[in-house]
Amino acid sequence: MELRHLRYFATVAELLNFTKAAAKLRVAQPALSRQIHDLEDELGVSLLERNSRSVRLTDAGKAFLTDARDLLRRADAASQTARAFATGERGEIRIGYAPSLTVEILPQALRAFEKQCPLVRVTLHDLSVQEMLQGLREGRLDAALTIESPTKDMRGLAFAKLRSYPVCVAVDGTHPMARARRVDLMALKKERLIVYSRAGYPEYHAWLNLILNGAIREGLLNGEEHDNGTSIIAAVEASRGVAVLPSVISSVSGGRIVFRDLKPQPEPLVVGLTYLRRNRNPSASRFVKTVSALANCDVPSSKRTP
Amino acid sequence: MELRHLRYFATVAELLNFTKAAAKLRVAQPALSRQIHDLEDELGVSLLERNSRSVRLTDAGKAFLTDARDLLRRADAASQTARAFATGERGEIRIGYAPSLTVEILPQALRAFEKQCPLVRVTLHDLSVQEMLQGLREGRLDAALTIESPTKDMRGLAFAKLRSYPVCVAVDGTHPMARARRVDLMALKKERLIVYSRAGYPEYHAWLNLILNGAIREGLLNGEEHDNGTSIIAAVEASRGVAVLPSVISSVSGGRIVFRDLKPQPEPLVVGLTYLRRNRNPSASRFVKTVSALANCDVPSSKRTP
DNA sequence: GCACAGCGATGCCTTATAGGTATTGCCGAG
DNA sequence: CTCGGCAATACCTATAAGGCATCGCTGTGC
Repeated sequence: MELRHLRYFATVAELLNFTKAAAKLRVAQPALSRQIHDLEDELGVSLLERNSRSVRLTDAGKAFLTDARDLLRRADAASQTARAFATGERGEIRIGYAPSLTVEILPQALRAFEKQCPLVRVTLHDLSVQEMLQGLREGRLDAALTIESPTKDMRGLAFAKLRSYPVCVAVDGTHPMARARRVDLMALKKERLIVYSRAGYPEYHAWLNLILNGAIREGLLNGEEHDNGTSIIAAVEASRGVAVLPSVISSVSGGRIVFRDLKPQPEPLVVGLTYLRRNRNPSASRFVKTVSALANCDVPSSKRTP
Repeated sequence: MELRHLRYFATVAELLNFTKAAAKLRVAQPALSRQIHDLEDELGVSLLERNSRSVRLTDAGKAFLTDARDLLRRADAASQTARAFATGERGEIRIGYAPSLTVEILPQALRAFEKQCPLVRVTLHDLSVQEMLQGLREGRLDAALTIESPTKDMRGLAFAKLRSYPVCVAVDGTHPMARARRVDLMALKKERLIVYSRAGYPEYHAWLNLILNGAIREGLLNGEEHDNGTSIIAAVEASRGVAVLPSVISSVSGGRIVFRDLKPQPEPLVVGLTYLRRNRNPSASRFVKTVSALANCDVPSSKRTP
């Protein structure tokens, strides 16, 4: 039994006339007669009662017609579904992200993509920069929302800039620096610094080092290491020291600590989308396209404390 | 797209090896390769990723595999269902029956058939003998549970005897006849007779006439006509007269009236199954076969009042 | 590093079968 | 009783499924 048999049978059953059904199916009437006959033969069941004047469905034919129509509908749906996967309209993507740095862009990205491709399942993975690049290369990730890291090897990968945030110093409200509008960069060298742990965030240290002219590597700074943003904020709030952070972090600190611009201002920190240049997951391509488009629509970036 | 493509694809997807799948499908490997390629071509979708070392499903392939398996299962089920209709295992039958006369045999017949063919839908039609014969001939009925009527034209029809009931006189408990064990047939001619209406039950009148030697036609009997058994029983109970009825009616009179044998005993009344000799409804043939088998298993026929 | 083994793809031919043409045969309506 | 409409039959053609031989790629093992 082939779908052709079902298509032919359904048409004959609908029109109850072989000649007209043959015309509709664009085949000759004898060809149609034979296919129907073959079908009945294979099933061992008479589906149509025909005397040269009229064609009628048998009880078995009525039951089979229902099933045949259902099958044809489902076959059609199946190929539609397959096509949807090929176009990326349906599918699954795995996105890596850096939690604190993407508080602003991640929800926007997800909302925009959900609107564009509601049938694509998205799974999020909270990873380090290193893990994301590796995950992309090894096919475990389709894209990653993270900072731009010019030091890393980006062969085969592309980066689309989405947001850039000025680098600030975060202090608790009672700290002397909270009174100034801008804080001298070099003044930081005298402060106790709260930093991300060297083991988990090597690129943070490299970046901080760059800003402070090698102050950390030279061991001029003492301070404490934390392995996540929340705990750094808590430490600053507890006046255990000051932290050098991009302004976007103020979104998650909820006003409990104060962000002040630095002078001279270091290069701003860039957050964007990293992805494989040639990715064969069509849903991923749609994600990249949709999210890249968010670079322009710059919503009011962050409620930096005044 | 044909079911063949789905069968081939499902097999390759299962074994993830064209050569082995081809062997399982009893075709040559190149033939299989080409069919899969044709399928992908028609869908415009790559379903399998193959490099001469391994075969893997794409996301579209995974989705399509689910659908394909479902379709194949359903196609199989559809042909099974069609076959079930052809064998009569599934189907629909329309059964005519005479209400009072079949109180005993109808439930038995339905129970036995339900056990045999639980998937066949049975519709019951309360009809007169005349309507049943006509219904059978015109294809509106598949079988009828009714009395044997040798006077009727039975060409093309068959009758299977199931039960026979002695003819009795029904009287209320206070009637003089209730005291005798047996009642003289000719004594009835002096009684007021409660009978079925001549219009609705012509064969009852013919039969009664036969038993009483033309007494009714000769106008020797006065009485009243009713158009259903329940109302005859009520009339007898109210001492409006006596009725000549088969003993099976005592099952529905619930002991409120008394049944007495007649002497000499008339021919018993035969209840059975009438059906078309050549009926193309397989479920009907099963019904006839199952119900005919009930002729032997003679359960205690009726609780005639002692 | 090279030969080998395993496997899918390709090219070409064969065969099966779907499809087409001409015609017959059946049946109901006029 | 003929005619018209329709499905079935017979026979041929064309298409496509299937088979065979072979190629080419790739990971493995010496």
